[in-house]
Amino acid sequence: MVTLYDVARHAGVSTATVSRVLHGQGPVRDSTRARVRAAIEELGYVPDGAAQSLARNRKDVIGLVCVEHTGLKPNQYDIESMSLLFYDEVMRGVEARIRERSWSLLITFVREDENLGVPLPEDEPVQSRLLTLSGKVDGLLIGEGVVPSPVVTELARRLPVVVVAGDTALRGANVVSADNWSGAHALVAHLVAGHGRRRLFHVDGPATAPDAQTRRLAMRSVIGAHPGTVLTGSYSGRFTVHSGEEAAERLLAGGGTLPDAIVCANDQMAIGVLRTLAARRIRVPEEVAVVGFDDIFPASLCDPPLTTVHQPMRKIGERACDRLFELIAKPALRPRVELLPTELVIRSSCGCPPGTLTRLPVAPVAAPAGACTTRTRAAQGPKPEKTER
Amino acid sequence: MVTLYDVARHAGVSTATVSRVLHGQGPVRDSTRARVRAAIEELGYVPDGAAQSLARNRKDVIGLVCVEHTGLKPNQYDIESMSLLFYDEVMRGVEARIRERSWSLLITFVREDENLGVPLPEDEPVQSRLLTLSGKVDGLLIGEGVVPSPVVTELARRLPVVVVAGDTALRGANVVSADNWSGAHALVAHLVAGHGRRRLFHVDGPATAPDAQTRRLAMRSVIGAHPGTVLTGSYSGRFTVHSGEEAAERLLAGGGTLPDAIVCANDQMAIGVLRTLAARRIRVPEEVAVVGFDDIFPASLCDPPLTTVHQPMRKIGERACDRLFELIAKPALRPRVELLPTELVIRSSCGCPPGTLTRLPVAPVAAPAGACTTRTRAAQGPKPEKTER
DNA sequence: ATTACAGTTGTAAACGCTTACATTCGCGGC
DNA sequence: GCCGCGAATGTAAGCGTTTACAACTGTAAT
Repeated sequence: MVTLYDVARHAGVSTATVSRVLHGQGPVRDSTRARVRAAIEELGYVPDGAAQSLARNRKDVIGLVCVEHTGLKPNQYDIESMSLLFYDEVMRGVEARIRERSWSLLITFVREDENLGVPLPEDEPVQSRLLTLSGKVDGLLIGEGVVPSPVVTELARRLPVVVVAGDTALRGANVVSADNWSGAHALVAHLVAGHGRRRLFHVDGPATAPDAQTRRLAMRSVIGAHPGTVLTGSYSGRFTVHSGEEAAERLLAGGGTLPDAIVCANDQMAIGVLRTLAARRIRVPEEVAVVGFDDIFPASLCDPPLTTVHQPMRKIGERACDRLFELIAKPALRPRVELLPTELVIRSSCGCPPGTLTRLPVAPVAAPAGACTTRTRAAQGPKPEKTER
Repeated sequence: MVTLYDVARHAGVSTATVSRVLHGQGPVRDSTRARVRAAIEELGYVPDGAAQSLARNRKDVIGLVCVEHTGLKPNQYDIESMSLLFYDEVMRGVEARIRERSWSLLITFVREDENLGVPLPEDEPVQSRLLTLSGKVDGLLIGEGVVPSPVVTELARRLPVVVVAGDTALRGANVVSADNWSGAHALVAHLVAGHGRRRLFHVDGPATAPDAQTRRLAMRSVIGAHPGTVLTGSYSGRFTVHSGEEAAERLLAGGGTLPDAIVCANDQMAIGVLRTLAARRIRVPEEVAVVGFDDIFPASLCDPPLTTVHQPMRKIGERACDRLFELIAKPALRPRVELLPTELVIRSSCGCPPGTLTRLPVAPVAAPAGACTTRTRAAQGPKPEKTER
């Protein structure tokens, strides 16, 4: 291994000078610089990252903790695994920012139980893995819901941490996420005000999932604001296609008239609903509209193409990274929650004519006082409410 | 920051003892161990990664260099971006292995020109970025085609390097890839021997893309082995959906009878072909069969579902990582090319009945003497051949 | 010649950890 | 009580950088 000393000896200068040439700082005579450059070139010297980190007390590395979904069939893509794209997009946003600074990105996946939102009972190893990780980085980006919040809090005491994507109720944490509230609000308003759909059925996520909760509350807010609009029922699913199918089956089994629209907490479940409806020859959107959330890739491919809400994942990654850099520079900064605007993606499952594709930026909607936005929830931390049936 | 010294002082022992407790090595009296553990706990000590790396002369980090496709519309998934999933799957395979050892994964993306296979004219920054990276890791995994081969060679002189996925002609490099030859062979044999398709049209990739080349040669080999089978023509595309559409338009514009089958060098182009054919009301597979390669997610969704060849990306990641660990342990190991078996995924675009879904492991097929497999190409390095029109 | 000073370069002390080696401890056998 | 010995612990020298500070150089003003 070629070290700084080798270069210094070879160029007939001191290590300090070599270091100065290497970083272009401090005054160095041109002739010396040239000599050092030549020596570096000749010996093929590359500085050792570990030694640099130690000496500078700064690693120029940030860590990203992602979810890894379990229970996916290996070697086989399906709609569920498509949701992984979210994290991959976030990762690309983060990486872009990091590259601009010539830092590096350390990635770790944490497995999540199929029962979305519930981490496996292996907190201990997760915690120790993340602690080890924290010794190798200057700051940490943590995907939503991957890590139990006490662990996040613990980590945040130790080094700058930003929680990425999804919606979170972590007290005093730095969070960058999509504006779920406004997105869901715009989506349901489009159904209600735009298409006159009055009788809504809700395919909800798990009661404990914070983003499902936000979306649910936004839907209720729209319903409340439009007299004559009612929630005919709801089903609490697990964010999977299968859950969506089951939800639709339950709904149909109940008999009675169909609702005007089925609002799903994510696209996977909306796709499940569409499948069941198609199997029963129920026409969408003529007999009932269906909408999702997230704008995963298959949403554009299903029949009819799904109206949904797009989350700016890449941008979330970028902003989270920016925020993390801020925190690394000034660790004393007060925690902040940052919500990025979503896009309403109108296709035709909502009742718009076939072929429609409109992408509407969603302006932030202030949650009415008392409503539970991310921000206020983070501050007040109320219990998740019981899902009605 | 809490250091080892702080812990030692707090526990009333030497740093050596703390280190021993930390790593469970060397004899330590139980009472001492307990005292040290308590001190660690109390102070919330986490070892500094940089210092450890420096002292151990080993970083426990490996680097992964991926392609980043450019020119994709931000905030919007499309079929092209789906191909990204390949790298993401590779990454997960790698990460799984790394985690087993409690190492870490450092990720870097390198942009690739839209003109697939041709890196942007920014070799210099790429090279310097990778050199810097090489100072931070113990070994490097490099995605195929991302990095100009001289740079790979240079890096490999410096530290263990494994080239991942795709097909490569790098001299003396360690490579882990899919067995493109056997996969393409099985696919075309299925068309020819299984369905009696005789007149084939080829939608090829760029002449310079090594995996396209391998697949092309495998196809020719099947044609050669089946008298009466002919290549009616070919088109050299750029691996994009658009290329596929164009290929089909050219084919149709030529007039004359349709071929029996259109063999595409990847799924994206096959999807493009399907679209154009659908627009012209040409029925697949009744009038012409269409097959792809890669088994990207949308392949299962298109109409008719695409018969194609699946590459074991996750496994490739795992094996590449294993190989890298071997090399790190024994840097003198001779370079080796390892080809992983593919799967023939039979759906219905080849002529099999609607609803078919058969996944057939492809046994390695020895390339006939003189044929250009990865291995021999790597050794002989012939020029890419001219694409016929 | 002397001095002052800016421009260069060298010296050596960190940085936080590991580990070879030296030292001490405790204990059984003499 | 002393010796010997293995077990437990301590000492201190690295690991490859950075960087504060000291030391030197050469130039121009005195």
